[in-house]
Formats: sequence, structure tokens, C-alpha cells
Amino acid sequence: MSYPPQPASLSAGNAVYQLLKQQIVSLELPPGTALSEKEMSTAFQVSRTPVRESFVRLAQEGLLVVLPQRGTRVSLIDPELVEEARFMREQLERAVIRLACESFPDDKLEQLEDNLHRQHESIERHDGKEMFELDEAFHRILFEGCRKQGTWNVIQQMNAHLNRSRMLWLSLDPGWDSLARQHQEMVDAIRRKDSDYADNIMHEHLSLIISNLSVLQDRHPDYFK
Amino acid sequence: MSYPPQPASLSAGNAVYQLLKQQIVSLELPPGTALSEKEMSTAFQVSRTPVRESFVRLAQEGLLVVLPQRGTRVSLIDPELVEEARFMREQLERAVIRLACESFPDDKLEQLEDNLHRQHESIERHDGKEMFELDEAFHRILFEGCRKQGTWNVIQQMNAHLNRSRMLWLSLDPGWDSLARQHQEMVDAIRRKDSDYADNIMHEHLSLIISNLSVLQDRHPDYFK
DNA sequence: ACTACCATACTTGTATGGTAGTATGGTACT
DNA sequence: AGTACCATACTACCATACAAGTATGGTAGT
Repeated sequence: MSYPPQPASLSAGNAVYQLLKQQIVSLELPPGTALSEKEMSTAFQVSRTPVRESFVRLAQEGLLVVLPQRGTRVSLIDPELVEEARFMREQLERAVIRLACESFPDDKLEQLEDNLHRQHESIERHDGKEMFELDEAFHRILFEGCRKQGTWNVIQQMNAHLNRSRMLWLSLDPGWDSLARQHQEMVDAIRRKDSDYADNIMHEHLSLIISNLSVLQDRHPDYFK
Repeated sequence: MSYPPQPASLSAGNAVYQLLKQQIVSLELPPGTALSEKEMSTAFQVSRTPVRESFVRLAQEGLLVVLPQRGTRVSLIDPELVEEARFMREQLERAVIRLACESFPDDKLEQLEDNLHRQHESIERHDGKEMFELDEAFHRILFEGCRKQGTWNVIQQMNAHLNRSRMLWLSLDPGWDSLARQHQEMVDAIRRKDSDYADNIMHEHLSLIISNLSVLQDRHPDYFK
């Protein structure tokens, strides 16, 4: 395995961490993949120290499983964690969008509108990956607008597991149309300050988001715990 | 997936991590304290490597702030993060106790009762520290009973910030009586399967938990951001 | 007195050698 | 053939040395 030279904008350890995390969540490194400090250090052209640092951080997030003196593997997707992540997001996002209906800064509302615009463009181009990122950004902006940035950051930890499942789902039918339509309705509801309606939409939205986990388990049994 | 028979709690790195975290949350290492890898390595009689590992993990949790080539400090308590942690716990715990009112395993209910018993004992002995731990355990058992262990674990990350504030509060009036009474009412509500009542109690409970943050800020201005 | 400079003693970041535990494959023995 | 044993090649873990950036205090020059 070989990787391009590092961007080196940040420290080596940080760069390795971000690259590894991106590759794990995007399933370029599938669940169960065996890694090793030495292997990655040669691949990234750095020493074992920054690699080890990354391993520690990723293990803390549950994306790697380190077995002392035995090896390190990309963690299998735990269906219980996926459902918990969905549950967690539902509770917090429903509460947040209710806050948004009470007050929401104009600049953030513009960001949402701009995001919606680009969602439509991505769907027309059938660009699933970009739509995925726009979807994430949309929800992050919601939290930012309610000054719940820290909450969103913590959610990301669970979200890493949820997102690996959603990544699998990309090859099936992501149903971006309905999801984007719900995003639009959320923005409308925030403008109307219609808390109950927004809450309902968000409830449906986060039920749709990963409705068919068992299908994925059947198609990729070796990826799941 | 199979885990090693003994989790790496005996590894030097893990030991340092747990000790440091405990000392930070308990305020034995007050916010703003300057640390250094070298200093801690001599203190713990290990090399810099495991110490550095701990620093990386604690920095990821926001308990340490690492300034490259400059130094490392125990993070100041961020009032916004404290409020966010409270907000997050409120949303999730209200949802969880509603689940508990629908179904809750008997053995976990027994654990709650046992916990309540020991809460009363701790209060009589005026043992604030133990009461603090029992309080934490009580809520953890709630999550475990609803199979939301992973959610509780993620909450802990934000909770570290909230708990440092609560630790300051210990020297004032923690109001353990009211809190313990609310715990009792929660268990009763779960037995009666009275979701709405349980929800209300939890709502009040998590409002009480850190009602007077500004008082703490006045008493310890150097601890806060 | 004031300022620019610099040696020095810090700090974190990185590289590397060595240690101990583990999986594996081959071999001698039963 | 089957089994116990052992050399070997891994692994993560830890200690240590070095590199590079930064704060600090002293000093020489103005």
C-alpha cells in the first residue's frame, strides 16, 4: 500500500490521523482490515511514533481495535452502536431544531439555503459523495446556529459508526430526493417558527436515514459484529 | 470480535491516562495548571512515550490544551460547554427514562434500589465524594437498563467538563437531599410506568444539577474561560 | 536608560532501538 | 499420522536520543 506525500500543513501525527480516519469512514479501509504501526509508517513515510499516536486516538473513538502484542484492526461495525447513534441524533436534533424555530441567526439561515441549492445540484449530477458531505454540513449548520457546536462535535464520535453504514447504503438507493425535500421543509419550518412541524420532519428524517440496516448486514456480513 | 482477556488497564500508558483524568476532573489538577511531558514522566516513573499518549487522549477530550513547542495546560472550564453538556444530558436522559418506563430489566431495577440505599447512607455520613459517584452510577444504570451504554459513554466526554463545575459546587450546597429524592421518584415512576411524570422529574433534576454556574465563576474566576 | 541580540533552558514533535508477548510453520519425537 | 516442541517472524509497548520551535534572562551596544 502506498500513499501520496503528506500535505504537511499540520503535524505529521495529525495528518496521519485525519487521513486514516477519512479512509476508515469512507470504507477504503474496510472493517476488519489488519493494520500495523510499521506498515503504516512506511506507507505514510513517517516514523512509528506519529502513527502510534493516530492509532491511540482512533482506538479511543472505537474505529480501531488494538490487541496488545497481537495487532490492530479496523473495528467491525456494531449494529447496536449504529442504532444508538441514530437514537442519539434523533433526540438531540429534534431538540435543536425546536431551538432553531425560536431563534436562528440570519447568516446561518443563508448558509442553509446555499447548502440546499448545492444539494439540488449534486442530486442532478448524481454525485452521491458530495451529497453525503452536504447532508452532514446541513445538520452541522443547524447546531452551529443554535450555539451547540460542542454537542455536534461529540455526536461525531458516534456518527463515525453510523456513517460507515450509510456509506454502504450509497451503493443501494440513498433516497437523496426525499432527504433533500425534508431538508427544505426544515428550513421552511424554521422560517415559519413552526416548532412542532419541524420536530416531526426531523423525526421522520432521522428514521429514514438508516432504515434498512439488516439489508446491509446481509450484503456485507463480514463488515459487521 | 474477541477482546483480550485483560483490557490494557495495566499498560503504563493507560494507567497514566486514568490517573491524570481522575486528577483533572477532581480538580486536584486545577484548570490552567501547566504540565509537561517530562515533568509527568519523572513523576510517574515512566518514559515520555506513555505520558505523551495520555496527553493526546486527554487533549482529544478537551481536558488538556497542547500548544506545540510551548507547553501543555489543563483546559479552563468553558461555561458554554458546561451548559451544552447539561442540555445534552437533559435531552438524552429524558428520552432514556421514557424508554425505561416502557421496559426496564429487573436486575437493573434492583441495582437502582441498592444505589438509592447507599445514597441515603452517604448523605447521612455527609460523604459528598461518594454521593457524587453514586449519583453518576445511578444515571449510568438507567442508560444500561435501556441498552444505551454507548450513548452514556459518549456523554461522559462532555460530562467531564460539567463534572468539574459540579466538583466546585461540592464546597457550597450540593443539595443532595433534593437530588436523592428525585432519584427515588424516578425509580417509583419507572415502576408505575409513568412516562410523563418521569420525564418531568428528570427535567427538573437536570435543571437543578448546575443551576448556579455564575456563582462558581465569581468564586473561581481563574478556573473559567 | 533603552534596545537589539543571543545563549540557554525549556517545550512538544519525531525517529529509532530494544523488550516482551504472540502467531506460525517446521521438525524431531512418539 | 499425530503431537509436543522450538526457531522465527511478526506485533504493540516502552525508553531514549535528537530535532525544531519558543520563552527568558543576561549582555553588549547605542
